[in-house]
This record gives sequence, C-alpha cells and structure tokens, in this order.
Amino acid sequence: MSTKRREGNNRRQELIEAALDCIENEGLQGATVRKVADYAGVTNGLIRFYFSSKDELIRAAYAALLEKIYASARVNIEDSQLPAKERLRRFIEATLSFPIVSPRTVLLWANFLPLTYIDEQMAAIRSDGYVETTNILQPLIKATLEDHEQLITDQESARSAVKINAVIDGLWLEGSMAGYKFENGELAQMGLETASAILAIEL
Amino acid sequence: MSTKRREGNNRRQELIEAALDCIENEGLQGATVRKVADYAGVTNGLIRFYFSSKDELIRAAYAALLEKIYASARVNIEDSQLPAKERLRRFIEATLSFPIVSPRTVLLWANFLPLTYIDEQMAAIRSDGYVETTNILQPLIKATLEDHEQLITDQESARSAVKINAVIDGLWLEGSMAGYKFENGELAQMGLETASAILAIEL
DNA sequence: ATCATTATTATGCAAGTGTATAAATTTATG
DNA sequence: CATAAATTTATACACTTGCATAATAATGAT
Repeated sequence: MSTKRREGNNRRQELIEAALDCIENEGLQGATVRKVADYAGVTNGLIRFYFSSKDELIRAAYAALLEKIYASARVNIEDSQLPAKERLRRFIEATLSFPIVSPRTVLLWANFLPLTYIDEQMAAIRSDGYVETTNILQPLIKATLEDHEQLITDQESARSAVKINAVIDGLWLEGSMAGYKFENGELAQMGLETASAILAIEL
Repeated sequence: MSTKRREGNNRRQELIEAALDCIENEGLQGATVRKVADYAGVTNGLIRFYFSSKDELIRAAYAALLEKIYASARVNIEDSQLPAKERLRRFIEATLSFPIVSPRTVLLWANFLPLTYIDEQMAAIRSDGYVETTNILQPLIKATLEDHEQLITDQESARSAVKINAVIDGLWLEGSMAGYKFENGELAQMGLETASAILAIEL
C-alpha cells in the first residue's frame, strides 16, 4: 500500500535503452535477453521483473524509439504561432538533422520494421506513429500553399505531401547510411530545395 | 573429372528462394535452418550440402535479392540507343513499379540491411550493388541536362542525382508499405513529376 | 549390371534460448 | 534496529539452434 518507488529508479528505461543499444550493435538476432542484460549491467533475470516477456521489452523499445523520433521532429513546430511556411521549413530541417539522421536511428528502424509485419502489436505501434507524422506534414503543406494563394485541389496537395514525405524519407536514408558524404546542414538544405521545387514556392 | 551436373539441378537456387520466402514471412529471427528447409521441402541437413554455413546461405540470398532488384531496374535501359531523357524516364518507372515496389522487396531489404553493419561480407555485397545503381542514375541525369543545355556544374548535377535518388527511395518505401494507396502507375507518375521539378525539365 | 559419385535423409550433440523459481540483497518504514 | 516489501541475483529447465556425422537413396559412367 506504499508508494515505495525509489527516486531515480529508472531501471525500466535503462533496460529499454540497453535493448536499443544492443539491437543497434548486434542486430535483433544478437539481442538476446542475456546480452541486453549485459548492456544494462544487470543479470538476465531482472528483465523479467520489469517486462512480462522479451517480446514486451522489444515492443517497449520500439515505442520508445518512435516517440523519440517524433519528439525530435516536432521540435519548434507545435505550439508556435509562426507562419505555416516557417513551420514547414523547421519540420524538414529537424527531420533531416541529428538525431533522426544517424546510423543508429536507421538501423533500429530497419531492425524493427519486419516485426511490424509479423507481430500485430508491433504493427499497432507503427501505425500509431505513422498517423502522427502524416497528420503533421499534410496540413502544414496545405496551409503553406494557401498562404501563397496556390489554388490547387485537396487531391493535389495530398500528392505534394506524399512527394515531400518521400524526399524526406529518401534523404534520411541516404544521409544516415552515407553521412560522410554530406556537410553539416547540407542534407536539410537539399530537402528544402526539393520541397521548394515540388511546391513551386521558395521555402 | 566429370561434368555430372544433373540438368535441372537447381537445388541451390531453390534453397536461396526458400530462404527469401522464409525471411519474408517469418523474419530473419524465424528463418532457422530447419524452417528454410521446410520452405524448400527438404530436410535441414541438405542446406549444409550446398552451403558451408547458414551465414553463407544468408549472404547468397542477399546477393540474389540485390541482383534481382538491379536487373529489374536496368530493364529497357542498358543497350538501347534512346536519348538520355527517355532512359531516365524508364529507369524511374522501372524502379517505381513491381517487383521492386512490393512489400516483399522492402521487407527483405529491411531484414538484410542491419546485417551489412555487422558482417563485413554482407557490407561488401551491399556496397557492390550501391555503386552499381549510382553509376546508372548519375550519368543519366548529367546527359539529360546536357541534352537540354542546362549549364550547371558537376557538383550541381551530383546534387540533383542525390535528390532524385532520394525521391525514388522514399516513394519506393511508401508505395511498398502502403501500396493500397496508389493506383497502377501513380507512384511512377509522382516520381517523374518530382524529378521534373528537381531538374526543371519536363520528363 | 556394377560400382563410384552425388544427393538426401536421419540422428545426435553441444551451445544458446526464453522463462520460471527460489534465494539473496537492498531499501523503505515502523 | 527490526521487519516487511522491493529489487536483484543465481540457478535450473525445457526447448531450439547451427552443425557434424553416419546411413540411405538416387544417379551417372563403364
């Protein structure tokens, strides 16, 4: 009946972080219960104290990864009263910068992705996040176009959103896997240039 | 000293195909030697007769996947004397159509990708193919620009290549994972539109 | 037909897997 | 301090894993 939770008891988060580190370095195959425990500096039994199964740990790690990505993407976007164009700019810049652009993020993403086709609960975690991003980008693009009095149909603006989303994803992949090719900010610059070309608006 | 190879002895290819099927359906974790053998309709011991280890089978399967992808991408491109613009168009259309655009391809790609960061030989297989594609797209773009007397620096055309490559990758991901959203040819159409916007040339 | 080679199965093994359970330790609270 | 609860470890177990090895079946050459 007591609130005995020791302050600074972040073991659960530590285990999730250890799982992500382990998956990043060893792959999902290599991420056994014992190795994850090693990464966290504990013994394997402890994982079952915080998670009902290894699968649940994996799911928690996936959810934590997506949350971190989306949090980074939303930086400087959400509560500001800035014009749509400026928020769109910032969104593109954020998604094409560290930490979203990094080998770690893309590696973790790739490791988890196949699980979302096998495990229903993993699929649910992914689709939750997917809805979240498209719900950011699409209205931003529509508002930007309206501000510039680009009169196009909803269908057209939806197509533009798909295109810009694709550019972001593709540059994210390339920048994450061959980051040495790009100087600081170059990737975001290319993203903005391409989005400008798609929308026929200087961002 | 005899060429005793029985005609129609495609067991090795069958095993590779079975491995890909198994990875697609069960994930890399689920692709055990025994399950792959099940997919091929043989017993597990046979795999070691054709491959020195499970890892070698995985590598062969990865190489086979990439070869198939690149072969599909090169369709109607290589030996033709068509103008650069037309070949660029066809390249974009091919990479944004079945079978490259499919859940199977993207799933297999995602499953293998992390291994290329862990296993050196897998990394070599990937970089071989990577060089191959960039060596197709980049000259095609440069030639197209020159045909249209777009006078830009090599650096500029290289940047355009990165952008178009990103659009292709992003649309490929989206189309493969949410294919129900797009009608036949719509994805390729969007790819061409975006590439046109990037190059300021009607493709 | 016979025999050597190739292809395939059957079986076993040591190591590693996730998980369960009990013991030990730490922490909070009276 | 004493004691109960929370946390962590230690250990064991059933099962799966990749791989080895011997036995069997199919095939080709003579």
